[in-house]
Amino acid sequence: MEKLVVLIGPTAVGKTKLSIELAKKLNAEIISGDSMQIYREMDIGTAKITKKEMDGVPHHLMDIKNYDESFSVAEFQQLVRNLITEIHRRGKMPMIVGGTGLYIQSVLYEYEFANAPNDEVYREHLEQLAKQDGAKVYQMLEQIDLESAKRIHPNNARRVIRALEIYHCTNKTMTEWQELQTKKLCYDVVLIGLTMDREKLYERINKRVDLMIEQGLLDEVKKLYDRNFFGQSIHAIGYKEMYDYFSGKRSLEEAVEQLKQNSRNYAKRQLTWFRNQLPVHWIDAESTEEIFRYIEGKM
RNA sequence: GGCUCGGUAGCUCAGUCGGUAGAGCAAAGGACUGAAAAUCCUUGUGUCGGCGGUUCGAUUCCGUCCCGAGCCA
Repeated sequence: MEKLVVLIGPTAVGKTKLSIELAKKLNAEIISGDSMQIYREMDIGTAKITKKEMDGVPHHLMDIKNYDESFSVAEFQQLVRNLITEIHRRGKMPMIVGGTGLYIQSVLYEYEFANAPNDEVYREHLEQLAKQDGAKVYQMLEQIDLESAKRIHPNNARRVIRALEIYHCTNKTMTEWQELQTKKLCYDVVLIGLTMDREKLYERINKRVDLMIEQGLLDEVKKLYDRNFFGQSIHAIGYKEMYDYFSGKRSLEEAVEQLKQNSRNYAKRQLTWFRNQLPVHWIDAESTEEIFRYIEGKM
């Protein structure tokens, strides 16, 4: 099994800064494990590392898409698998740094995604239907895949629809696809989770949002807004709130408050995911010496 | 100093014609397999400002004190 270092943690906990020090010690190349930093022109709002901060450490999977392109876990998984092998071939250590739980999990485990990309037409059809009668769409799922229906909450239209879409595109149910998978790790992974006292983390988040505003978040988002763009990428925290400001739905002050709030809620969701989905070795984000010691012991 | 209105969950407030109370937001916990920074679920005990009085029983009525806002001096 190939060796792999993974550094995860909630937003604003300090992953980026630590990752550079770590990468140098391990002679590593960094792969961004983040669903939004893949977009070009979205730098401030996604707290993307700058060229200067990289300090010569190679980074991958940042700025690989235009703001109006879509992206998916399956694509991420494929790209990262290849990158890991490539980096090893160069005699260096691959290191994933990021906060998107599902993305990272799909790489670490043998997730075989159904061979069913989005079917926009079918999806839209179901979305319309769900708006009128959500229960009916859920019943459709119960009929074709009772197992999945049991796992998915009826109110979660998005996931109900995806499960139906998989069947529509492949003639196999989501349950059948998942049965093909093993639950085993694909890599010899060292998985560090950075933690921090919740209150402290929230303070850092609030401060970082203020900093983003100072750095020109408004201009960055305005560029997208002026292009009349409303796709996948602007669902990112930091963008949707500013859209509300530009469209007059909120005052600037309210939008900033909302942005802080959403960031805090997001951090909490991230922690829930990591805690319950991944075999994380948790270390306090400020105990850098402990982190180095732990990783070096594992190499 | 006098009068009026308020003091109920972390915040904004509702309510109990006397039988110890509930919404929104926040917060916490959880789910998650091609949008995941997305989407969705669960959770409400708090000296009802303090102290007395009336009452079988007071957060509710009465008295008094404290705090805040407004008006009058």
